[in-house]
Amino acid sequence: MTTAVPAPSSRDLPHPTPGEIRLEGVLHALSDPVRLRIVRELAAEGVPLSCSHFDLPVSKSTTTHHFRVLRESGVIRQNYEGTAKMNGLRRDDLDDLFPGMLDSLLTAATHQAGRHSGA
Amino acid sequence: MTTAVPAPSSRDLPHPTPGEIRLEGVLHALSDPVRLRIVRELAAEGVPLSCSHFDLPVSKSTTTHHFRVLRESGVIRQNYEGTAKMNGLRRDDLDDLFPGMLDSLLTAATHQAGRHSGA
DNA sequence: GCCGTACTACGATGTCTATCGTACGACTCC
DNA sequence: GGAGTCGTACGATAGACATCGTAGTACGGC
Repeated sequence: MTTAVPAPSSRDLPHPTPGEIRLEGVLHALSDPVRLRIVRELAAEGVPLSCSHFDLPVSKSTTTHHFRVLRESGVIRQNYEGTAKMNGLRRDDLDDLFPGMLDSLLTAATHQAGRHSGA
Repeated sequence: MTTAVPAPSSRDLPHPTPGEIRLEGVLHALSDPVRLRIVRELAAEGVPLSCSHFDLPVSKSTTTHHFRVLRESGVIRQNYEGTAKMNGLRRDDLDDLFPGMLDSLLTAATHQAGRHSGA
């Protein structure tokens, strides 16, 4: 009756349901360069990545903070896997809520990155 | 007796060039509910609107602030026309910089508004 | 059991920002 | 010119946020 859930790890993290995801929150989450970079990398890899995979120009505490903002805004899904915390883009949820938006944003980010580095 | 020609008012406003528009700035500008609402209304009307056209739940000073944020981030273009200050979406610039993004965002906003009011 | 790794929680801090009210400048109309 | 309308500038304020360091917790390997 109750949970036959294969809980590989007892630590659970709160995520917003699709209905709770707010566009403003998503945009705010993505308006920070560090977080935008995380999302771009996540999208580029296509698979969940551990926090430590990223080489960010901020401290560990700040990294935790940014990942939390992304999770609480509904952009990423986090779950523990041993000592590592895996981060995956909530692509399906976002695509369902805001069709095409994520791709447009990622394209825009890539486009802008090209403008600035490629000259 | 006013000049038939659109006399260029002496008051000029600084706008970022397309090259200066940053995606993060645009997203940040759009992450505020009041500003998102302004942009949606602007997009819906399709033509420049005066500041006073909007009935926003904030004071006049705050309204000015929000319009300035939108202008400085490159989302809207402002120019005086007599005592009125007209605000127009920089659709062409944004579409050129970030193809499809603005429409995706507007669609997303509409979609979300539907979710919340319609249910 | 112990230690190292991965990440978090907490507290502090400086900056940014959304908000307001009031005083002022620009323009139009009479 | 005077009055009214539209919007700005300035100063103040409270809350949010990005950042850090340190101490602590959970897990895996030895």
